[in-house]
Amino acid sequence: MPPIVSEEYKRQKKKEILNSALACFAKKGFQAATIDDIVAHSSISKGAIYNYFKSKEEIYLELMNEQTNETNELLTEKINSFQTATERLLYLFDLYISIDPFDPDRKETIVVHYEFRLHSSRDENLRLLLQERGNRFFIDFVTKIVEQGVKTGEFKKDINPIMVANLFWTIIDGATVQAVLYKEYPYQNILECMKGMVMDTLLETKS
Amino acid sequence: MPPIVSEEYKRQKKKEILNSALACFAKKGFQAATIDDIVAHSSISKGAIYNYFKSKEEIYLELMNEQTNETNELLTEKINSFQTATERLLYLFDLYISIDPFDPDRKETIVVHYEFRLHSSRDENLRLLLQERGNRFFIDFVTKIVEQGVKTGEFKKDINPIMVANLFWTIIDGATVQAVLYKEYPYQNILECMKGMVMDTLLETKS
Amino acid sequence: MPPIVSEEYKRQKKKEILNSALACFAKKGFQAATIDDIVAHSSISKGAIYNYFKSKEEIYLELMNEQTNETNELLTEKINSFQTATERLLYLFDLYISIDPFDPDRKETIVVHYEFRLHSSRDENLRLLLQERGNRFFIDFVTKIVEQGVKTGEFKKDINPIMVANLFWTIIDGATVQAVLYKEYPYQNILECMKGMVMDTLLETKS
Amino acid sequence: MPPIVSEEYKRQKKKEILNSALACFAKKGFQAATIDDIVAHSSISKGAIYNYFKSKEEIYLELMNEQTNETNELLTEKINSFQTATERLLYLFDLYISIDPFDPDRKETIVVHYEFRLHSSRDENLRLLLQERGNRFFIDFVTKIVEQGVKTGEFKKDINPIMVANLFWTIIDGATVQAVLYKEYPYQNILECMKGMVMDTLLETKS
DNA sequence: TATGAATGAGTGTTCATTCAT
DNA sequence: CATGAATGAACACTCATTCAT
Repeated sequence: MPPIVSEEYKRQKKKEILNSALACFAKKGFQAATIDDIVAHSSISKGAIYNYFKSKEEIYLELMNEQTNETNELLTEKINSFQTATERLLYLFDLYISIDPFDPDRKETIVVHYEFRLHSSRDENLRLLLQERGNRFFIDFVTKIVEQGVKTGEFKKDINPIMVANLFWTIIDGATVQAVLYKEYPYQNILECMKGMVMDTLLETKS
Repeated sequence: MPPIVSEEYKRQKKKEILNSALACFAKKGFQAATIDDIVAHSSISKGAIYNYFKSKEEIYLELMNEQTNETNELLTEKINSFQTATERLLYLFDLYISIDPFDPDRKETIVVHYEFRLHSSRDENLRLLLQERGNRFFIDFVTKIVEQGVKTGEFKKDINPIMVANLFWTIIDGATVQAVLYKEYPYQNILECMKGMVMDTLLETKS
Repeated sequence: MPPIVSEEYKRQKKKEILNSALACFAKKGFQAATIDDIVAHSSISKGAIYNYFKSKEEIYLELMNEQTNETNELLTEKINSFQTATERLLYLFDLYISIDPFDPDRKETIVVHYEFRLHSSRDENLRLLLQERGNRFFIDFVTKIVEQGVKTGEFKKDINPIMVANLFWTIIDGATVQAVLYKEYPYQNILECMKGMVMDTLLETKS
Repeated sequence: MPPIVSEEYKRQKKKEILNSALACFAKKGFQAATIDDIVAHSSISKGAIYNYFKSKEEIYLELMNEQTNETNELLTEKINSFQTATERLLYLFDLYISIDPFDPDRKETIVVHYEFRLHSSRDENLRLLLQERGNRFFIDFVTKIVEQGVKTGEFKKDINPIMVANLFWTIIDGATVQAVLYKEYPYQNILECMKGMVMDTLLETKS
């Protein structure tokens, strides 16, 4: 029996389910959100949801995977429109500075995201998967930019690109977590300040 | 007839329950860990647990509260043995540098801790409580040290103490989260590096 | 696609649950009867029961509500086939005389019914609900008949209809309770006797 | 080892427990009231309570037994100060008329009492016990008075004493139950009215 | 006897998952 | 494929009863 509905239809349906699931997980957390919540939010029947995903866990996983992909794409998409390592790094900083982590919806999404990452620390398979497609990717991504900067002479010779990459993500994660937990956190200011410090460290200072 | 068991006995029992609960929450997360898990781990009967705590939630809260208190004490305890702001700030950095976030038990505890903080973002009352006893305390703590440094002339005059405090905790949180999620994260190195950058920024540079 | 099962099916299922619940409550009392008892008696799964009722309490309430409705209907149904107040009042007496409170099933139902009414005395909301749909209805019902009898001259002019109505239900409740608790209670005789006394009091005696 | 405390002490302690138990059962009902409620109300320890009663059920039974005894005594106590059957019957009516079933404490006690009687209908042994010491006693008590009245010629010759006795308790139970469940119930009026009707029926009417 | 901490079977309720229609 | 009723294994929590002190 050949497929009755188009692949496009299925992809669309899956997307709808994932969107509703994200909204529900964001509002209540993965464990507390129920399949019925997703049914109510999406107006897709319980049976239908189980036609597309084999468990609640799978929805969660696919959702997080999707989010990672989107972030990956977001990062890579525009980076090539910048030529120098300096521009590229500044672009990355500004990208995160431009995010408003205090926006309620954004905030909830961030919380789910970090909950997921913490959750993954309890499941070795999951952790390795995330490491591969998450942490490693992000570290590599910045590492390459810094390596480029060192090679082109934009950045100091004795810079350790990997260390800078880790520094970058430490700052981003730290600032994001703080912002989500602490209303008065000066997110933009801190990132600007960090940006300054990091760039100062990287750039050859003229004497 | 005086109490059947001493206050000390009760405190001990409570502590046992909290320890087991922490182990269980660490292993599975708050939601997934069951009271029966705690029973199995502690060899204390279910009824007994409910004699000491009125709900699973209360165990969680008390556990986190205890952890916050301990951290508060840890920070304040030795700080007065240092006189200058510089020494004090270095002590704080070194305190966190000396922690091994890769130690399995420590790691699990850290995960529970961050999960709790994320969880609190969905409960306004809890969030306010944590803000008061957590975030605010930590920010104030570092702010005061920096203010002292500015006043004594150790640090530059144009330093914004609140911003530095936020910077400090951004770095600590960022590094801790990374370490917990990413095995190859160079925790110590990053903190040393950050320590250098922050101190450089604060200290009057000799010309 | 229309509903998976018909409304009729659902109504039937609800009825089954209520029937089993009544049997269980009758046998053990509301508090002592467990949801598992109802599951065992009805062969309907626990989950299914909770699809139709949101709590054990709700089953109880709906059961009692249903019983009240049925009694209300029973009373009102045939009353209009009688014209005079005398006939109507006699019909009411005879209706209750014709009930056999010693029949085991009937007896159990009566016990649950009175337990529910007593139970309601501890819950103000429930008490008011019952007052409205129960006591008040029954009192009014008889009051109107007696008022009619007074107006048409069937009954003495100085009769207080409300008092007679209360008298009527006092007798019915008293006899029902006695019958349920005391095997040798001469239910029919007592009601016949009461009927005589009440009618004598109401009717104009010829001199 | 001879008893360390006097019998009197024990009796007193038991009484205290029973009093607290009655208060608790009255407020919440037998099933809902917990041993801890009784502990809190009586300030007697849980262990001590179990020294005097072997179960919650036993407390209930003894309480109800005690109540029955007290009622029995109340009825028999003053009855002999009246000579004629008429006076005695009037005394009984007036005794119940003088009770205020709307008084909150009294009301709660009445509710427990009827709950107990209904509860007993599910336990054959209990039912028989109550029948013997309760229903039968009360019926006999009134029957004898009426028999006396018939013998002395105070009452009509064709009166059936047993029927009158049942009539009497039907009225008392009916009025009490109504009063407890229905705030606007004209308890005193109804009993006065019933008293009149019953006495009219019993007494030789002068032509 | 008095105490109250400990016990654990039992309770109402939830919810991920299945499957007949 | 879609539906949502059915399932039942869990789960948090209660409470009568026991027993070491």
